[in-house]
Amino acid sequence: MKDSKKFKSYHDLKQRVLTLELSPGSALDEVALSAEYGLSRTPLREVFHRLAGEGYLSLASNKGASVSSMDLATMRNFFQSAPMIYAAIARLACEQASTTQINAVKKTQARFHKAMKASKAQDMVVHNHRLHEQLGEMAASPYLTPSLGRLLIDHARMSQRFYRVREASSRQRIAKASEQHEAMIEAIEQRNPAMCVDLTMQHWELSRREMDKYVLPDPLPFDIATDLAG
Amino acid sequence: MKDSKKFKSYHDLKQRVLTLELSPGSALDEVALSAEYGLSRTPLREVFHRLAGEGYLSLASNKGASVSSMDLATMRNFFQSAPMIYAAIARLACEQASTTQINAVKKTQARFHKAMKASKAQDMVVHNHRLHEQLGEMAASPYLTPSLGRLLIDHARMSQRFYRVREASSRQRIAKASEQHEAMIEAIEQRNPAMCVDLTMQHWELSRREMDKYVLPDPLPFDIATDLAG
DNA sequence: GGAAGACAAATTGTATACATCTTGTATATG
DNA sequence: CATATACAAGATGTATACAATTTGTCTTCC
Repeated sequence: MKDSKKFKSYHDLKQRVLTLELSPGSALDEVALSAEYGLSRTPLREVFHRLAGEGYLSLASNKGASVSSMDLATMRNFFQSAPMIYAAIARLACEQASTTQINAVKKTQARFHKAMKASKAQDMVVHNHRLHEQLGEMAASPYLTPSLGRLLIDHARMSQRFYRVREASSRQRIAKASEQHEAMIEAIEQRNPAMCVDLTMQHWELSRREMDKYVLPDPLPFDIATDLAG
Repeated sequence: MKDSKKFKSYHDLKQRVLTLELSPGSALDEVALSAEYGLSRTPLREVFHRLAGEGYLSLASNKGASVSSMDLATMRNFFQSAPMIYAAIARLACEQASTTQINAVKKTQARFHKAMKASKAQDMVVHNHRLHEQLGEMAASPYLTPSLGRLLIDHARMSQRFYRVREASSRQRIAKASEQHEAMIEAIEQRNPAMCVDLTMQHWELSRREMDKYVLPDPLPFDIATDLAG
């Protein structure tokens, strides 16, 4: 498509949020970013509004855009809501997935596996996120995908807070997750909703066990921290 | 707030979509609407993007904004997803509602009741929608409210397709719904999640029984209909 | 008569200039 | 010295002009 610039900025901002390159709560500079992407503020602001609608950014009147924050209150809701939505999506995906979609998700899983082998943390995050987004697309439910989207954003961001390439336990857990992805895809191909939901819950548990040990609110802004120290 | 114009256009467009004044699938005219609301295309387009993010509108590249459509495929998903989300929201609302929020929802229920007594169909739609939105706010889950929002949009639009002021059965059903609202609010005040979920499911069933008889895809555009007739 | 192509009108997308609002800082004042 | 106020710098919001794309219509040619 000819939107390349607008479209590119949209995707790039998404990735920056997911990979924590833009940290939760931080403000976005319209002028700087529009210069960086080579377009004017007008279309960039439209991208901001779109990303805000999808939960990546927050907009405040006369204060511009900032990256959606992750505080303790929302984390609680995350652990309450995620299993329900993930399970529902898994069931629907099983019932409705087309062969085209199944092939697409296989490609993403291959990319994820490759990133894992290469220990490329950022690529792993992006491809894992995309894979689960694709499962959402299979479910084809305009009523559930918005919530899934919100969950996946924070899931991606949280998972990076404790992943360490050097630790064997982290690497082992990712390898297990990759196997689960493949089993889930197979369950979808076989149209076995019960199995797909079961695998999804196992996948969730694997992730949850690590996360709930580490959940922390956003760190204090740097200037406050130095004030306290000084 | 000083945003009156932008804010007003945002809310007015929402209402027009919910009340079917803007029919599903129809295109929105940027210049006409910006003239009507007394602002330029730039901020109006930002409103479009925001409303698209919340599911009221759809945006297509180089084709502008149109009202979100309601086709048969999405209707199926609606009936699959609604009970799960509504129940989850009810439970969370019960656990987390503040007294301020409870008072606010009581006011909305009073307005709904008044609209019912006056047989003002449009006001009923708007206040019923707002009431359920407020239950969503009580649940305070950024992960579930986006899906709830989608469901409420189509629920509001569908409910108007078969409501008839003159029919006693319709009036009776609404009266019952109003009683259920009050019972739900009481259950929330008493912090009784089990009862609140139960009432919510009854409320859903009351609505569903009528809806699934009537569900139809969007009617053909008028010009096609006349072409066929001529 | 019908299909293909070219042109014109209308609509959408983008850039720039201007207006408004926020915020930090400096100065005055108690 | 602390607080309040005024002003200036920076950032956000809006309007308008212009560019690009789509769409409808008219002509031309088979």
